[in-house]
Amino acid sequence: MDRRGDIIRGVWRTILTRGIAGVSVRAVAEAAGVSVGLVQHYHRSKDALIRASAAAMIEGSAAAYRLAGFAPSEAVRHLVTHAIPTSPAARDGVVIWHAYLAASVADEELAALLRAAKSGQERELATHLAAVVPEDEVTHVARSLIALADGLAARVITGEISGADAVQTAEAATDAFAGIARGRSQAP
Amino acid sequence: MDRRGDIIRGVWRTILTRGIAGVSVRAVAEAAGVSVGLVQHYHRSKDALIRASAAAMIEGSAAAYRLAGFAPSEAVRHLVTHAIPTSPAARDGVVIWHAYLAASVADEELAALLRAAKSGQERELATHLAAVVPEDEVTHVARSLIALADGLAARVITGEISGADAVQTAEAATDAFAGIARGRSQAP
DNA sequence: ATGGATACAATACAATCGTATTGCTTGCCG
DNA sequence: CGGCAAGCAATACGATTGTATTGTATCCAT
Repeated sequence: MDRRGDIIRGVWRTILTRGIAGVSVRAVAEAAGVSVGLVQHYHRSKDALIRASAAAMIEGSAAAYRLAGFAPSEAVRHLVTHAIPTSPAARDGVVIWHAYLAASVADEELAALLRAAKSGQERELATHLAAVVPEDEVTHVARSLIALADGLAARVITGEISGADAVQTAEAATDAFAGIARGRSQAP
Repeated sequence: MDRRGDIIRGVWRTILTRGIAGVSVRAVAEAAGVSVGLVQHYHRSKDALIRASAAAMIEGSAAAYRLAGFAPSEAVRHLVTHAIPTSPAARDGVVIWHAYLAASVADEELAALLRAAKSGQERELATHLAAVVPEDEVTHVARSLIALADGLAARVITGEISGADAVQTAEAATDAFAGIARGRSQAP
């Protein structure tokens, strides 16, 4: 009986069905199958509840990444394409992330959480990129690739392009940047 | 006395100060300096109000772009970097855009609006890119550049990186893609 | 066993929500 | 001049909101 987790998952489900504006303590309680009182027991306010759910999501995907134990080359690929949803289930994560982003304009504490998560992701990518890109370009390339993936992900969730298309674009870009870095040695 | 416009701007101001979840008919009316009744007079429901404000924003930036009348080379630069806020005022536009994106999960009609706007932007960039990129890569490069800019913009609004840094990254990427397309003729 | 913490539910409350209704003013068309 | 449409404000409605309060179980340490 992981009520704490149920509540967090309730927040996510509510975001997905009613949008961030539709998240209320009652809606979350119902989605989680618990009472309003219990939600309050674990989270002192609605804002705190949302922040906790964001923190849980960030921690969850960091843990999944560590668990996977990627080889260096796979790590780069994973870090770039991971943000892009190729299945309905993965789509959810991106939708939820954008909900937090929108909510962060009215919650500086939440904004700080998201900031830290993204720059952590960028640093992680940069360390793996160091093997294949000159040192003075690493930060720059890492930032570009993460941004590209995020931008593509945003268009996938609106249904504008497919996840597969987005991944293909992202992988081509990854090769392109790596190619440039290796002195354009990959011309056909 | 442009009350219609006042109301739309009221929506935007409310999004910026209270987030998309804080947008209520009353809050918008107050921000616009009009009565609740007048907001209802022009917009049959809150959802319709939000959609109208999104449509106004999309139309507004399209009109501004047409008015500017860029030369082809400037157009590419503008279309890529425009989404990236370099001033507090420009930041607002990106924040508002993300608010709409978050709201679109619970409003399919709004989602369609955003979809159409983004793919229009991509098509416009593609036509200007045709002069400098091989035909079979145009769509792909346009998509990558727009996605890159959007991803960078998202990180600017969280305060993680500066607008200037983001623009620099975006311009470097633009050159890189153009460079690749020209057969890597730009090596140092 | 007993006492205090923790887990959980129920309910009460004022505030705010979206929307419907009504009415007053203004301007234009006949 | 009269009438009708549009612009605009006020208010009333029940529903929903966030949160405080209060209660009862359940537990583990003393």
